[in-house]
Formats: sequence, C-alpha cells, structure tokens
Amino acid sequence: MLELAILGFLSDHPLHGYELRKRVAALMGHVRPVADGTLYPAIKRLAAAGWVTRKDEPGAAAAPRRVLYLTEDGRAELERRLREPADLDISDENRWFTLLAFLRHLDEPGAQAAVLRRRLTFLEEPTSFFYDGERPMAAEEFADPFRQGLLVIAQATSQAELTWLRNTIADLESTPAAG
Amino acid sequence: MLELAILGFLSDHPLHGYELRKRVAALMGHVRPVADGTLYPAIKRLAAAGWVTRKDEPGAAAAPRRVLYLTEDGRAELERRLREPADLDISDENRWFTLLAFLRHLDEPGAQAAVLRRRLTFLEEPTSFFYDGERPMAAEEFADPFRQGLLVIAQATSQAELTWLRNTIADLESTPAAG
DNA sequence: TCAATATATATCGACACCGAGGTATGCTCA
DNA sequence: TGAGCATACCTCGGTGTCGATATATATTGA
Repeated sequence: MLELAILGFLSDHPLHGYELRKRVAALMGHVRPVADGTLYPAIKRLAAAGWVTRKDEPGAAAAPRRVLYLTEDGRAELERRLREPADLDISDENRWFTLLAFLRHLDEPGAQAAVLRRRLTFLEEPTSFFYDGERPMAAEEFADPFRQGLLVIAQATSQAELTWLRNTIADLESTPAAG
Repeated sequence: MLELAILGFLSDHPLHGYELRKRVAALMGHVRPVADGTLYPAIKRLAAAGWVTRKDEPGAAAAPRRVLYLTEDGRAELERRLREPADLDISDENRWFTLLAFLRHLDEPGAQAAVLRRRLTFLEEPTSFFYDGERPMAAEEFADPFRQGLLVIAQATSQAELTWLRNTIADLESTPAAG
C-alpha cells in the first residue's frame, strides 16, 4: 500500500523523501500515520528493485535532498499493481482508497472499469459481522447500540460507494476506448 | 486489534481456537482474513500474559480442543483497552470497528460516551486527501473521477457515522449512570 | 549568541503478521 | 480398506511496520 502510494506520487512528479512523506501523510496519514522508519526502507526497496532512481540535489532550505524519479520499469510496475490488484487491495478500505487515488494512471477505461467491478462484486456480496449459529444477524436484533451502529454505518458506507461505483462504471464503459 | 477481538469474544463465552477463528473471520475476515499463523501466536501471547487460560477437552468431531477462558486479569485488560484506546484505534476503520463491536463490555455509559467523543472529534477535524501546495482541494476540482469518488465516498461515510455518533452520545449521556 | 524549529535523511531492534507447511483425529462414502 | 474432507492445533522463516535514535543544515526570534 505504501509502495503503491510512492510509485503513484512519483508518477506525477519527481519528489524528494521529505515532500513524499508529506503527501503520503496527507493521503492516509490522518487514518494511519507513516513513520520515517517505514518510508525510507520502502524507498530503498523500490530503488533496489530498479523502480526508482535517486539523484542528489542541494537542499532548498537545509540538508541536501535525494530526489526520487520513477523509472520506466517503475511505471510498468505501477501499472501492473493497478491493473491486477491483490484481493486484499480490493477488500481493505485503506488499500482500496490508495488504489483509487492512483487509478487514473491506468489509461484504459476498460481496465479501470474492470478494477471497479471487482470492488463492486466484493461490496455486493452479502456479509454480516455477527452470526447466531449459521444465521446472519440484522442490526435490529441487537440490544447493543454499538453493534447496531456498526451495521448501520457499514451499510450506509457501502450504499454510497455502490452508487458511485455503478455510475462510474457506466461512464467508463460508455467511453470509447482510448487510442 | 486481533487481541482485542479475542478478549472481546471470550468475554461473551469460553471458546476453543477453531470456533474463535470463525468468529474473528466473520467480524473482520471479509475485509482482512486472519491466518492461523496470526491467531495461534496471538492466543499464546494472551495466555503468557495471564489474560486467558486453556483447558483441554475432547474434540466434538475430531482432534481434542483447547478451550480458552478469559481470566479476571483478562477482563480488566479488555476494559483497559476499551476505556483508553490508542489513537490508531480511533482513526483506523478496521480497529475502530473492532472496538465498537465490544464497547458494550465497558459498562459505564459515561466511559462509552467518552470513547465515542474521541471518534467524533477525529471525524470533525477537517482533513483533505490532496493538497495544491497548502490549500486543500475539493472533490469538484479534480478532473480525475477516481479521486472525486474517493472524496465523495469518504464524505458520505463520515456523514452517516457523525449522525449516529451524535445521536448515540446524546442517548448515553441522558442515561443515568449504571450502578 | 544561543535555543528552537523546520528541513532532510537514515538506521536499528523489536515485534506482529503472513503464508506455507506439518501433525493428528474422526466421519463419510466408495 | 482407503481416500477425502472437516475438524483442530501449531511452528517457522521472511518481511513490513513502528518507535526510538542519530546526524546535519538553515532560518527565526529572543
């Protein structure tokens, strides 16, 4: 998820680590802050894989910067990760939102629609959080207001997303294929 | 998060690992499946800390079961974790939902309301996912339909939860303190 | 001149998690 | 009798993440 975000941000502009950190923090930091000890090893991994290159530049305000550039291999890797996301990228909200933030870098509307369809399929699956034996329990069955809330919120959330997904898939599939 | 779920489920009933696995899977498995290699070490940690005890029983259908019981220390630990959750438990959806699923085990309405207030404060903070320099960008500013969707969904989601939070906090705070 | 702050990069140990694999029991059906 | 499956528990290696810590420069204000 972090690696995807790095590849995605670098796909827009070359960035140095500090700026990258700020963008990553803006995207998902309010939900799950990213520590330096997570970011820099991640950059190192991507560099070792040949997906980003580093160039030293004098610092604008302070210490010298190591500006990161996405390589051609890196762009291909980004596309691969967007085109064929893991199941966890589809089901986990944090990962899914990160994917969504960079899905425009997949430039075929058909491929974009295919990814949205996977999320649609996932959200359309009937799932319950709690069971009475085999039988899924509805919100109204709980005396517990917190479990009620859990189900009510989850339902409202997925309704909003389902609406958006269906509209956007329809738009994408009515778009003539990009040339 | 997993440890909280284990303590929470055991607070309802003693369970053996296999049954516990099914309940944990129902609660959060569709979003993020829990592997055996995660569950059993977690049980071991809780046992080592003295929060659960294990008793062997003949298996109902097959291999013998190790039934898990929450100890008094375990119940105290559960309460502590519910009463004073880490910031990450408040901000991260997966963790927050897990907390919500067991919040009824905190039996003071005032303490429950205090936890909900923390979530309310978090959701009321103005946050944006993307910035143009310092300026947060609104959904309409993106040509990118995916980033638009991201913001629209996030907003709809938090609206639903805000409504529920405000109503539930009001209910809890009008409840006479539990004896 | 000194302290504080923002900029900027990086390492290290501890640890939770995942995936793969292993062990074993008892039921069902061929 | 044997294969296959559901039940039931557990270990281990690899890895990603966190929190603490270290280093260094430039600006700002007391």
